[in-house]
Amino acid sequence: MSANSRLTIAAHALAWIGLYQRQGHEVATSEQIATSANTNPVVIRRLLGELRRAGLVESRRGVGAGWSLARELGSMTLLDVYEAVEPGPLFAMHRTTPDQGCVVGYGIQPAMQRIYEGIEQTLRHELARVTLEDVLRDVLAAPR
Amino acid sequence: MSANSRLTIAAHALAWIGLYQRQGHEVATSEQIATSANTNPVVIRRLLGELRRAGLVESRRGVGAGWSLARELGSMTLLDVYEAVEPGPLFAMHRTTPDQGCVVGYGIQPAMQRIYEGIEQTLRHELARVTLEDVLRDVLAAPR
DNA sequence: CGCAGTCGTAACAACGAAGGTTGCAACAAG
DNA sequence: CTTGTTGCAACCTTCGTTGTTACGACTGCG
Repeated sequence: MSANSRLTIAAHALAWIGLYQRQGHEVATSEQIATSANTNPVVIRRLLGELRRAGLVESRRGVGAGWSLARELGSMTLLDVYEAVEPGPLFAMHRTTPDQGCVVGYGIQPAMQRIYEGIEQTLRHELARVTLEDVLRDVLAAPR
Repeated sequence: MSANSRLTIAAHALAWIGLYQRQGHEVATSEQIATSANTNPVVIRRLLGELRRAGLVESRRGVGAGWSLARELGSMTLLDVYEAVEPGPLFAMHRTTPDQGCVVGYGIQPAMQRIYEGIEQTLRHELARVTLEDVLRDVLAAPR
């Protein structure tokens, strides 16, 4: 599976903004977050843009601009972040339609679809159990 | 997430071989399976090769060669197939190490690692609940 | 022994997703 | 007006997956 770090980076950015705000700052810049995540500011802006569309963060422009949380970390779950940054389903069907004249080719897609939906539902349930507040607490609990 | 159809195709192939054997045939060829899945025989051989390494199928060479199940479909779960064909973890960490001088950069990876491990464990548990026998039953239950 | 059918596998192209980079317009505070 | 930042488009690179061709290895059969 093409391992995808979008959820990780998004959680990193949210935790960073949350901590920075608790230290008394109004907004965080994509530059600062990019430095912490060791990546490019544009990558962060792209990702935060998706989180903004999902209502998790807000951005200000102009001088002294930057990003702030739109909600408390405790009210944001990894599921919110996952849905904001991951478009497609976890498992895909065949890229080309299987042979509909074959019994297996005909029945396999509805069968797998049903199974996959159940599994994704469970995954969502698990993601919803973890808030970004939990993530930040875990981050700060790391031994130095 | 780069949607991945490997698990789907592998389940398709196993169900096909299983059904074919129940119809009295000894072995199935990659050509036949590829026709049903509407793909290339080499793709099927590659995938079945991984399933062979995992002990799920066997292959014979020479004239009248082909593939057969190494176990009953009822004793194979989607987890067995998943582990045979999906190498990496579901979610990835940062591609480059985050800033270790930053509190968040330092603590984020262990924190997310722990969370992801729990989620993958749940995913495995769900996959282990479905046998290939279940899949084949669902496939044959499709209305025509 | 030779033929034919099939697997085993390497090599390469095609494709798409994701990340990285550059450039620049839009915006707003001072 | 200047400055710092977002918003966004365009493009490249990298990587994983799939598709395709080619060919050697193997084995049952005549």
